[in-house]
Amino acid sequence: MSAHARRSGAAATRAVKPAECLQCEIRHLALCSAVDDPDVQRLQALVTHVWFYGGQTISTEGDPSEHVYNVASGTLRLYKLLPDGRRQVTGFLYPGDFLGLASIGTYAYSAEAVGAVHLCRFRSRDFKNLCDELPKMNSRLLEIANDELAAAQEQMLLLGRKTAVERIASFFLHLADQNVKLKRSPVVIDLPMRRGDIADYLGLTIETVSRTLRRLKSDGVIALPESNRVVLSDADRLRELAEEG
Amino acid sequence: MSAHARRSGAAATRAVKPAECLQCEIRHLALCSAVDDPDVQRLQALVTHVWFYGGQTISTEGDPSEHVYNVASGTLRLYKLLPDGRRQVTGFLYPGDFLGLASIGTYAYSAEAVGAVHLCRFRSRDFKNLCDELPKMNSRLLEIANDELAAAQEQMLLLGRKTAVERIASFFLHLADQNVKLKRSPVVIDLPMRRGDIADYLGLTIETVSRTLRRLKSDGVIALPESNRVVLSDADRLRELAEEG
DNA sequence: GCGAGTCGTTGATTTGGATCAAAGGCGTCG
DNA sequence: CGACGCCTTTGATCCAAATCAACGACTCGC
Repeated sequence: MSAHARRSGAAATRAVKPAECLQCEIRHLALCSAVDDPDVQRLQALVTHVWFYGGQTISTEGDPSEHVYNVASGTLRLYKLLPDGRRQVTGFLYPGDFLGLASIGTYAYSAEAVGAVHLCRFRSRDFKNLCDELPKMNSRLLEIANDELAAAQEQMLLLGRKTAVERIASFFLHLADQNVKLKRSPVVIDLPMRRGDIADYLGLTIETVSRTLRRLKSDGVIALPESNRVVLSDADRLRELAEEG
Repeated sequence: MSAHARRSGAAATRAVKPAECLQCEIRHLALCSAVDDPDVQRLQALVTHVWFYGGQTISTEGDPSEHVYNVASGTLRLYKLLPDGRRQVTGFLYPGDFLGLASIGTYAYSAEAVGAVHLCRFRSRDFKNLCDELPKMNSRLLEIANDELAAAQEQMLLLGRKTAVERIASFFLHLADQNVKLKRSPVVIDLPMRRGDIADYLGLTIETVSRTLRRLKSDGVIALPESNRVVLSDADRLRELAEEG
């Protein structure tokens, strides 16, 4: 693809023949795990596969919500803005995650692709109708909402009461858990997002993130073989630093 | 009741003959608005009315969740603790609000009565069974979860990126909205919670809350006729200070 | 190869809110 | 009543993280 296309927000999607949902590798992680094979095929009938490049906007806070998505691959950042431009990243979505819980009305936050992402897209109305027919879908959605709520409360604790070191340590432990879920290494962690994303997620500045990483590195708690790869050399120490139960 | 009983955590509840659910004044605000009169009576068959005094614990983070509740009157604070005692109040519950969304497994946070409260209690299992029978209940729960999620994201923005004045201003506007919902004055606001609760909700200290109130007062934006009553003298200015869209 | 742009790091300085300290209200109870 | 305890306010000081300011590493297009 051209550099122009990469920057453009216009041609945001292109559809190609999807892999069958039944063979989907992350089905067990996603919403789709809620229903049996016949019903997955009903889902598949409604899906459009779309791809975005890094930096492209998937949805904007306040816009009417026309679609819901499953993340098939890549990472999304969700964020809210203040009128003067201050940004709070409210979360990152990884493969298997669902975007569009508050699917009635308007999006509560904006969503952007961190790097290249592949999404399974559904029209909100179709999706809603299907949910009404398949009660298991609704309970699964409730389950997802509850998980997100618990995560949000944990994040409030972090933002309201934790120090910079504790925030960074908690963040890495959270990423490690995420990696386990995706059957990746719990020790070597790729950071798809930029420093600014991490800062805006943890309620810090880029400089504080950078300095805190340096301290953790010089203390031998982590290693930074590349600027977007962390190795958790001493996970126990990291857990202590995160001040978690 | 004796002062002893007021302090004790032991005799936390007592049951008395409840008002009929069909006549409940806050039914339109609560979960119960989801179902028709016949089904409300099925709910009523499962309910136990319980009362708590200020400071009493309703549920504790990490404990198995045996009950879910509707707030009939009074205010609850929900909070999480760090091992060293730092506290983050993740939210307050007002009449009509539901406690126990993550009703499967363990409570994600602790809940305490701010003042005297009256709760409608259900056994989690009974409640779950009823939800499975009444699809409208499940969609209503999902709706509630979505609302809470949106509120949590708003709170993350506040905790991660707003200044002390902005936090206090946002908090008062939020209380004003709550008051409108409960058909109370949008201008004269009672604060059932202590300064410490407000501080732990907004990620500040008691002293900063107090000083910020003084500044808002001397700027003529609010009045404080009593220490737990605020009058929003200049709501427009308050909205500006809150930095909201 | 080279200038421009982006990102991350590092250093110097500032500052908003925390911490430390003390003194007023106000209700309770002996 | 008056002493005690609890909460809130206010003042003085401190500090963690923000801000301001360079600089180095990398990429991209020309």
